[in-house]
Amino acid sequence: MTPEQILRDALRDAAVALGAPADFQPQLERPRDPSFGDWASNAAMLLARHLKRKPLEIAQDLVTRLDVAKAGVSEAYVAGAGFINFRLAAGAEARGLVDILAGGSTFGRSNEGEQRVVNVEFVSANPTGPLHVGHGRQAAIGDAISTLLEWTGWKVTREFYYNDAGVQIANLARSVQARVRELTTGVAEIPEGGYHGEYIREIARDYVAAHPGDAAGSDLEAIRAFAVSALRHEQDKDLQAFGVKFDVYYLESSLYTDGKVEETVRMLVEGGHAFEKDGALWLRTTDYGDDKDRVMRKSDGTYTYFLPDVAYHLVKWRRGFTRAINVQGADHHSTVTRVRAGVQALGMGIPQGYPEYELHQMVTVMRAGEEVKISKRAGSYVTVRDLIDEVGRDAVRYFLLMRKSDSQLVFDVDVARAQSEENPVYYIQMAHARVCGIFRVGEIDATAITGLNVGWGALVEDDERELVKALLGFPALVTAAARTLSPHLVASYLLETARLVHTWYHKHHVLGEPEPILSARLALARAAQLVLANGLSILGISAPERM
RNA sequence: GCGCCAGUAGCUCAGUUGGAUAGAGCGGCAGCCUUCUAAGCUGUAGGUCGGGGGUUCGAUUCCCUCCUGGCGCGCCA
Repeated sequence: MTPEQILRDALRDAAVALGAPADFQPQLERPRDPSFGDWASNAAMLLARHLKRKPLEIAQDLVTRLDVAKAGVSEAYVAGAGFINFRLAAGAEARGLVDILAGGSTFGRSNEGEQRVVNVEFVSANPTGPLHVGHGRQAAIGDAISTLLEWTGWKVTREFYYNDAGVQIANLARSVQARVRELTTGVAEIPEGGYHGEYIREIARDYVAAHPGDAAGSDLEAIRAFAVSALRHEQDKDLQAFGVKFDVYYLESSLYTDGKVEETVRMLVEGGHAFEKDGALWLRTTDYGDDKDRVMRKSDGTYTYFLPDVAYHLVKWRRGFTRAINVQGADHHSTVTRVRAGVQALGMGIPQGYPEYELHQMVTVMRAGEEVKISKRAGSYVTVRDLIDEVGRDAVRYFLLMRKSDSQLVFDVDVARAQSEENPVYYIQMAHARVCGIFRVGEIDATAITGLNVGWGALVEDDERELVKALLGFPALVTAAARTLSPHLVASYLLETARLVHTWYHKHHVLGEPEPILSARLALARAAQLVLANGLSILGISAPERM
């Protein structure tokens, strides 16, 4: 048992003896300020109301009844409004480092998901242009969430949904067609709602080169297929440069060719949730909390985007994904209610919160002190590729992950580039590299360190005890981040842990120290190396051994 | 007008079921390299946690209200 578990049990027993409910669960936390001890509990405050006594008195009674010698407690005392603080003897917690050393690259993993399956859909950009920085945020978040779920025992399928059907694709095809004709006529008539980017011109040139018989651009279907293929290829290259891999690419068009859309309509109509009005077919989404009903088949016979979305999630469910997470931009938040409504209306007993949505706020790109307007149609935006080329994959990943999804993100390209030597990701990587340097210079095989014969009591410095606590907290951090789908917690944790590593490294030497300090510090260095590398890998960031 | 998200140091942002003296990076100031990487460390300055109410032993955290910003409110996606 860890000291934490022993303390919790002892607190519960003492509290029950004082009259607390038998199911009382005392909470232990790491005090922000190390001067408040290694562990602290607010149990007395929580019991104050139930016992109708002052927190301070209860705390005092609890302390006198506690049997915590087993946990290595050197001191237990009451402080503040009724906190009980525990200070542990040197080495009492450091003993736990053997778990890190034994766990190695798997330390921090758990099996909370019990190998259940989950589908994580992200990026899902229309193949109408290169991936911009907003897609980059989705890629970074989606990939990190997927990894977090894998670390906590879920079987994850990373999925990319291609909206390769519908109005936007038609606009794309006609835009390319216009550029093809421009090559011979010199006049470009970009259609209403069309795309103006320079890449459209390039696709047009490539199309003509590949289809010399259609210099007039009369075969719109061929142009469409060519353009979609070209852009998918470009997006694949962007994702490859970013280091993101998908297990499944699902094509919206297949929902039509496989009859899934028709089947979905049939199910909704038969379920009695659809009605005709103004020549269109509507779904009564107000039955499921929407503020107005939604059209699913327009009066011209085509479908609105949301019907294939419902069909898609029907397919996801049937594929066995009892859990599905969609990572999308906040500009899609109106779809949440209606897609869920559609899924509910299918009457298949799919849970109400299906699918889950992880919406992230918008990314603003600053360049030269001015906001870069992101507009694919106007052809002005910053692509994922641009950012990777300018500041590197690791820095882009970290910057896009360091903020919680709910925060708007300002990505200042100039700052990211100019400060690339002093930004957080390098700080974290440097901490890892410095620790690696110890083993390299000392010519020590770090992988052979087990900690089994280490005298942990040698780790007496405050700096190393703080580091030990942080490292041991990694598994709980991973679990919390996975539960709340919050990769930014990992980013914050790594920054704080790197700070502790740098401080410790700077103040206390390892090589050349006498035993038992040498062995204990080598074990601590190895543990730090493993935790930093594991945390970085969750975010998809490399952990270089030297910089 | 309605809905969702946010407002914390000069800037960009963390803050884990409500906890003790609210933190980090960058920027500012003052220091530290014959010792495992100075891409580092130490110290210091900088805050009415948007304003105002409420809930309680205790509120940056929960509730109400107002202000400001972003996003959405389509037979677009």
